[in-house]
Amino acid sequence: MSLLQAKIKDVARVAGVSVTTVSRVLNGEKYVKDEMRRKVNKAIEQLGYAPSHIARSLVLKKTNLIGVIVPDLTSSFYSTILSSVEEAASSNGYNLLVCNIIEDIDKELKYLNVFTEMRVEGIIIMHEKINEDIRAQIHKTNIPVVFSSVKPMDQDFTSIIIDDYQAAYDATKYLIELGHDSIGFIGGDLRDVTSGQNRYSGYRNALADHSVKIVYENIRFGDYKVKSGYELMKELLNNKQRPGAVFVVSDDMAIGAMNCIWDHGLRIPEDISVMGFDGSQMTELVRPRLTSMEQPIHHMGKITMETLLKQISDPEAAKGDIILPHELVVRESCRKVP
Amino acid sequence: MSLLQAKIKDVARVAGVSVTTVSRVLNGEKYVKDEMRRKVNKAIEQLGYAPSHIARSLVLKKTNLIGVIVPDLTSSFYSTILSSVEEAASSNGYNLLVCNIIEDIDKELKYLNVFTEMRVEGIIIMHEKINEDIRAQIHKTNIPVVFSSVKPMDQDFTSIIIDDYQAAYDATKYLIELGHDSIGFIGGDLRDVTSGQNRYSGYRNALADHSVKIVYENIRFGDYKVKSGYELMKELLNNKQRPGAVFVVSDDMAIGAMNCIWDHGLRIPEDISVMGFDGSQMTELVRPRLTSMEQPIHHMGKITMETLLKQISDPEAAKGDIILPHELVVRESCRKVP
DNA sequence: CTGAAAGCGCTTACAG
DNA sequence: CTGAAAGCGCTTACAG
Repeated sequence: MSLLQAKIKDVARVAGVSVTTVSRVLNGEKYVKDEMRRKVNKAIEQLGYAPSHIARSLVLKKTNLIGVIVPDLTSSFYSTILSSVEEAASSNGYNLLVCNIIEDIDKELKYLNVFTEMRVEGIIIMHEKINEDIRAQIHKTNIPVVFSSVKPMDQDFTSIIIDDYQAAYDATKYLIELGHDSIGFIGGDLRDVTSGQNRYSGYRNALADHSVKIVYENIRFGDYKVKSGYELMKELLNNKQRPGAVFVVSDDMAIGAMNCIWDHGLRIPEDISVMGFDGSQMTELVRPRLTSMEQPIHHMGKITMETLLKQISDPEAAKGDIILPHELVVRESCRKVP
Repeated sequence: MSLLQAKIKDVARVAGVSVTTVSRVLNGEKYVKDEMRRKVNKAIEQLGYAPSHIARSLVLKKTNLIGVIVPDLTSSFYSTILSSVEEAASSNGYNLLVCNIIEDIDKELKYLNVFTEMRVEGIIIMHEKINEDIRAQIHKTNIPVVFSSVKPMDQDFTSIIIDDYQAAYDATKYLIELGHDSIGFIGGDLRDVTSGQNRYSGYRNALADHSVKIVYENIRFGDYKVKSGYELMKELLNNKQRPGAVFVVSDDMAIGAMNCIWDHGLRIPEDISVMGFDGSQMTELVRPRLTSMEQPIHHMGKITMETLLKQISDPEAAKGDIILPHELVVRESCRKVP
């Protein structure tokens, strides 16, 4: 309970041994006489000594730190992945330094720099809007980086993702099989490869392969958030020929769309079917429950962490992407056309 | 782009100056000749040098690290506070070490220990289920601790909270003024002082002060999560005399309750009015929108961080709690009784 | 304005 | 089995 933290030297003095010996019992080495060990442990207890991770990191050149860059902590999608990352980190003896960047490139650059100064052993990034500065910064530091749930346009980075093209294709196909012939689309940012381009291609090709006419008037692109889903759905509702179903590329946007439909006095799925994407916890909380093409988000963080740890321990490890399975979870928001 | 990180010595060698000088330009000291400064900066650039925060921490005895213990990262309530904490930390040059403890005392104890080994300068905790071990551990380390949104039963800790008693009182009073005379209650854990006991007392006293009969049959206690709100609401619906309104002590539980009501074919607010608590983003996402007694959660993290920083810079700083204002936000889930 | 040297709190060959 | 000493990568009096 002293104001000054005890240090290893103090423990050595109190125990009447050398600091080398204290260090040995701290690190659980075998060749220490039981009596010494006892004396040391007593001194540790007595002084309330906790070894300095800082000093240890310096000599061991090992920080046990992982830097995580999250686009938006308040989003249930990212926080679910983060939670899974944290669990895997913790059980592997790693600690998380987390940074929340609300589309603030400068902050991201700053943090990437902090991460390298802190000598984090690895970095996890959860967004794909990587510009040249960021890319250069990442390549400059030699720290392993793994992207979770996204894939930026650069062959060098490894990503943990699903097959977004196929997932979008399957989701659209499901709506077609339900009998829908007018399927709107609320997509992501077309500058995003995975969540923007790939999902859009999947949607279009599914329509084409099943000879369903593509109506560009019923296609919009948003920013994955609730509000944009709401606004874009409003535009679709104002169209002359309103779609009978809409495939929305994130659950958050889908919920925005559902609310917009509700606020217009229409019913889901009777008037319009809504298909989401992601598998966020929100799918079960809204009414009707949201049918969604799900990513394994509870699993993704763990895989991400494990992949990163593999690269940390073996820099030569294969750097290919890991493609996780997607799954259509049918709930209540899509109806079969009679 | 070398595999080995450059160190200050390398920079000194390349620049042809002493490490002292390099250190000086790194720290922006004035008394360095411009030419030296230029040479040093050039060497830094050339080597891609990033100073080691580890080594620096060791000599400066300053880590710029804050440890944060979150009960559940996937909860929008906590992640909103965390997001606000992160912003305040970042803008003050601090970094966050975050730990997610899903009611796992051992993990919390472990992390508290990691935090002290890491020499974090302060700790933020967002739950009030502090047992003796945790309490002892906190008191043992001499690190400033601030509780956010909760107050454990211990005078020594400082908390950033609202007046939970008054907030619950006001919420209940609002329902009474709307004309309700049968108001159910879904509370928190009575072992929790703030969110359990205080809110319950506020509810009861508001009823008593306005001569509304308290019906124990319509009172339940849950764990703040969606599911428990759902299950407890189901019990209330099965009662002989169903309440006309229900005050639910967290928005998550309130949403569970709303879903239960919906699933039973009843309407909100026509059949039952629902009042939430917290001000989570969910309030705006459900239909009807949830009227809620709100905590300033977007602000709370910032205040928490600032209070903590104050205690870090001045250990003698006053340690009293900070009581933030609560606010009733009327939306659509409570109706006026005709 | 500049640099040699000591020290931050640990670990680890090396010698005994 | 144990300890003295060097070293991890920095900063900072101190001397010049």
